[in-house]
This record gives sequence, C-alpha cells and structure tokens, in this order.
Amino acid sequence: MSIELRHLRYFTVVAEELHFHRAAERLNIAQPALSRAIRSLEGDLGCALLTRTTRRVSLTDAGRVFVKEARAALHQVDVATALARDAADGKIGHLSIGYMDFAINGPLPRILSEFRVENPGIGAELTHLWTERQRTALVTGEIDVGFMIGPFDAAGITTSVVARENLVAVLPEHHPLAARDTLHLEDLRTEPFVLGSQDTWGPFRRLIGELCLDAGFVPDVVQESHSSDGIFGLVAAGMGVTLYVETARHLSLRGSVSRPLTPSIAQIETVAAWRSDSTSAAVHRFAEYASRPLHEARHN
Amino acid sequence: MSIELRHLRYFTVVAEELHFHRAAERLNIAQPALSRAIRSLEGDLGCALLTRTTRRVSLTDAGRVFVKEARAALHQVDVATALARDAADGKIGHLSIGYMDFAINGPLPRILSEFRVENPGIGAELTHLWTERQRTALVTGEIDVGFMIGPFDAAGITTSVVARENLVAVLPEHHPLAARDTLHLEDLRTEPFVLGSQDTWGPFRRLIGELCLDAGFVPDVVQESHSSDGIFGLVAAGMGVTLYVETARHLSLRGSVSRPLTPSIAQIETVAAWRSDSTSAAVHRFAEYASRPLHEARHN
DNA sequence: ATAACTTGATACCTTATAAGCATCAATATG
DNA sequence: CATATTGATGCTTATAAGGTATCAAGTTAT
Repeated sequence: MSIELRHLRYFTVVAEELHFHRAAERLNIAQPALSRAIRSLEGDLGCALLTRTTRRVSLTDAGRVFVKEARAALHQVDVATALARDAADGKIGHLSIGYMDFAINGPLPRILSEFRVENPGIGAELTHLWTERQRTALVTGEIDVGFMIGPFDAAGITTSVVARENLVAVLPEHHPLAARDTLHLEDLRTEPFVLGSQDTWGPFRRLIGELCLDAGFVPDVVQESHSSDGIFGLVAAGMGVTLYVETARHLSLRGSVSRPLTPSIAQIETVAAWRSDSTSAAVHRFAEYASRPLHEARHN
Repeated sequence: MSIELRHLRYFTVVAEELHFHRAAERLNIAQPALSRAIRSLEGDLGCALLTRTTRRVSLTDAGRVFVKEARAALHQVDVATALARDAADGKIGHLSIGYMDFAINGPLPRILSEFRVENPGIGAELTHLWTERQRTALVTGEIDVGFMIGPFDAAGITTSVVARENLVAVLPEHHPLAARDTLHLEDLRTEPFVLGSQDTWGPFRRLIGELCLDAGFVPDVVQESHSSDGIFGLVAAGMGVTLYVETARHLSLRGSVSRPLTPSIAQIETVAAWRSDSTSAAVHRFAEYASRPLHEARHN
C-alpha cells in the first residue's frame, strides 16, 4: 500500500505523544491499529521513524525530519480544501471584464471598487473592447462580464442596466451654439460631425443615425476616431460636433463644451452582461453588484 | 470518509485528462472506481470540482484552485518521504561536535572540511569544550562527537585516534635554550612553567606532571591560563616555558619558539569519540571519516 | 527478588470500503 | 436514426483497516 494521509495524521500524533496508547486515544482508534499503521508507513518509507523499546518510544533522525514535512503536507491539504471551498463560495477567483468607453467613464469604476473592497480575493482583469467585440468575447468565454451599450438580448446571456443616460451635444468651446444653455438635435442639422468609427462604435453610430433621421437630417460625418479621447480632441480642434452620453461632463473637456439636448430624445443604456450558465461563483458575486438597483449606481 | 492522498492522486490525473476513462487507465483502475472516488472527494470538500456532461468534463473554479493546491500537497508528501530516506541514509542531519585546543589546531579542520564537502546536507555545530567536559557531554547527548585528549575508554563509547603527536618545548624567543635545536625534558628542570589551568586542562596537566616526575623534577608552575593563546602569550612575554603538541608549529608564535624534545618521551593522542549506540546515521557517517587510517590524517 | 504494572507487538476475527464487472442513460456524430 | 462514446449506477468481490484478547519485554514498588 502507498502512503496515505491517514498515515501522516497518525504519525504526527504519535510523534507528539511518543506513546502509542495515548496517541491511539487521541485518534479514536485502538492501539494495535495504530501500531500497525505506523509500521506500514515505515515499511513504505523503507526506514524507521521511531525507535521503540517496550517502554519508551523516541523519534529517529528520519522521524524528526518526517514529522516536520508530514505536518507541512497535512497543512497543504487543509489549504487545498479551504481554498477550494473559498473558490466555490466565490471568495476567491478571477474575473475577466470587458468594458467600453461609456462604462469606464461612467458606472464601472464605482461598481468595481466596491466589489474589490468586499471581495478582496477576486482578481479582476480589465480589457478594453468595443461593444460588439464584447458580445462575441462573452460567448467564447474570453471575458466573464462585459460592460457595453445595451440593450443586449441573447440566449444564455443575462444583462443588467447599470446606467441610463441622456445624450449631450459636445461642441468646440467657441462654437456659436455653445452660447446657448440647451440645444435641440435639429440645431445640429448643418454641423459637421465627429463620430466613433463604424467598426468599433457600431451600435452607438447606428443609434445616432436613427435619431438624426428622426430629426430629419443625415449627419455629415467629417471625421472619425476609435477612441473617446480622439473624438473629443477633434471636437476641441473645431473639426465638428459630436453626441455623447452625459458622463462626458466628468471628462476633462479642454476646448470643448457639452450642452444638454432638449427634449430628451433618447436614453443610452450601459448594461453589464454575463453568461447565464456561468459556473463561476465569482461571476455570480459580481452579478449581484451589477444588478443592484440603478438608483444606487447613478450619480445624476 | 476523510480526504486521502488517493483522492488527490486521482483528481490531479482527472484534471489533466478531463476524461474519466483515460484517467482511470493511467491510474490502473476501472472507470467506475474513479468516478466514485472523485464524487466522494467532492462530497468531503462540500463543493463540485468538475462539471460533467455525459460528453465533456471540465474544471470548476474550485477545481482549478484545488488541482494546484493538491499537486503541491502531493509534492510535499514526496518531499517528506525523500527527506526521511535521506535522513535515514545520513545524507541530511545534524552533528553537535565538541573540540578542544589540540584538535582545532590539528586534525579537526581537515576532517571536518572533507566531511562537509562529501556530506553537504549535514549541518555541524562546533562547541569548544575541554576534554573532561566532553566526556560527560557525550554521555548526556549534549554533543554527538567529541575531539579530546585520549585515550578515553568507557562503556558505550567508541573512539578513534585522529592524531598522535610528539611534545615540543615552547620557549620565549630570546631564552638561552632557544639557541639549541633540540632539548631534553631535563633541560627545563629549573625553568618556570606556564601551563593550562588544572580544571580545564586536567588530563594534559597530569600527563606533563608524570613526565616531569619521570625526568626527576616537579615543574614550577608560575602561571596558568585556560586558553592556548593565553599560554603562548605568557610564554612570549617571558613568564616561563611550556610543553605543547607539535601542532604548535602551525600556530602563529610571535615571541615564542618551539623545540623538539629528544628523545621522544611521549605521544599525545587526540581521539574522536562518539556513543557506540548512536542511532544517528550522521554520526555513523562522521565516524567513518574519523576512523580513517591515521597516516591519511597526519601532515608530519 | 519478585509481583504488579506498563507498553508496544501479535494473532485472529469483524467491519468498512475500495475496486471490478455489467449495464444504463445521455448525447454527440455521421 | 443507428452507432459510438462518456460518466453514472447497482451489485459483487477483494482488500485493508479496525477491534478484542493476549503476549513478551521491560519498569517500578514492595
């Protein structure tokens, strides 16, 4: 027979007691069973761990070394079980989170920091991915949770709206329209537009296209950029105007200003999304946070 | 049932194969036995380690954590067995060695360094103890090996002569007798003597007393010192002469000179001693070195 | 010196449990 | 829809772990 934890458990107690009867009592077994178990252990090791006279038991050098290491092994098993249970409870784990600009400039930092405080054992890895890329990454398992423009209805995916924001117009700071407190979308009819590139800002581009159509014009897109920073930079440079979510106010807008659109023509939803069948307890824990009522998650 | 190494061994293989049949084959057991063992492990842990469809097996978060830790535990057991065997073979261990001046200035450094090179796993702790103190320390187990003035015949103690040296006379460098190449013991009849203190240099003092008596005089001891350095210092200061073993030549003797005694009147034995019944393999290994034929151990 | 006690080992038997075999249900695959 | 693959289940057997009684060797007390 090979060495089993039973042997280690027994031996560590014998090494402590240096007395088979007392050790057997502590272990709730009979003394002969203990004697045999230790002999079998010694047989497997191929060396004596104890020197026994009929009256006294003492550790050999090998025994002294072995108790120490055996205790370490037993402890390692305890660690293994404890960590497995923690992992199952979601106390430890790992989350791969995808995010896009609206989320990272909006609700994500607060959700994430609260989550990290209450779940210090869960590591999070953030990856910047545009909305449509996140949708496939979720399905392939590349990311566990995605923060994207909603809505996103797909089989096997659960979503939760983490922000619902109005649109604002963003203008170069010396633009004539910047003099007004609020704007109508129609006011932008003849303005050149700076928008996110079609491939990476697809859903938002489509939404804006629809809204403009409703307002009776097709936006004249003169510049595109992949990043929010790029868009704001182009606006600040006077290349055109753009539409963005309210969180734009939180960004540093050197050279550009944002103006609310009246009446409120649309609300942009940012949703958190995860696989409904996720076995990861870390995801379940995170889902709780992302599912908290919106009024807790909003600043406005 | 509690968790056993069997469970860890099985699970790590299943986690590698992600296939019960292949894993069972590698483990040389039947697949149902493996299925049951893993389920029992999961039961003990209180959480699932694997998600199984009838077609595919994959690790849960807990499973991923657990394989890692389980492998560490198994490795720790391997380490424990390997170290126990090494300890039994005397490849690792610890030696507490007592020494007195003649030994540390003579054969001990060479023996010890050879031993350390060939037995890197055995740690040695050196303690300076005068001969008689070593004899009790050996019996009480305070030290494992002693290097002392021989002979030492006692029940349960094995000794080996590691050096056999002639006496030399040590004189202040400007002493009239220093002009001669060799001396007779009788030449020192009227000289003041510097000797080791009676309590710590007992055996050597007695020996010198006897030799002087044989030569027809009682040495006039004017100064005593506990240490060799002290004795040589006093001699160099012109306080008197002393007798020492030949290794004195290897000491830095500023202000003192040594002269062979003719005819050779006695040989001082330095012996290594250890308990004959020592269970320590490290002691057995060391005993081999200390028992090597004397001609290998001598420089003169 | 000897009786009484303590301690680990042994013999024999029982119980627990791990493993094997045959088979099943679920589900991919062509 | 037939076939093959996969993990689970029921039943039986084999193994080994445990218990009781007892022993032999050594220690302690009288």
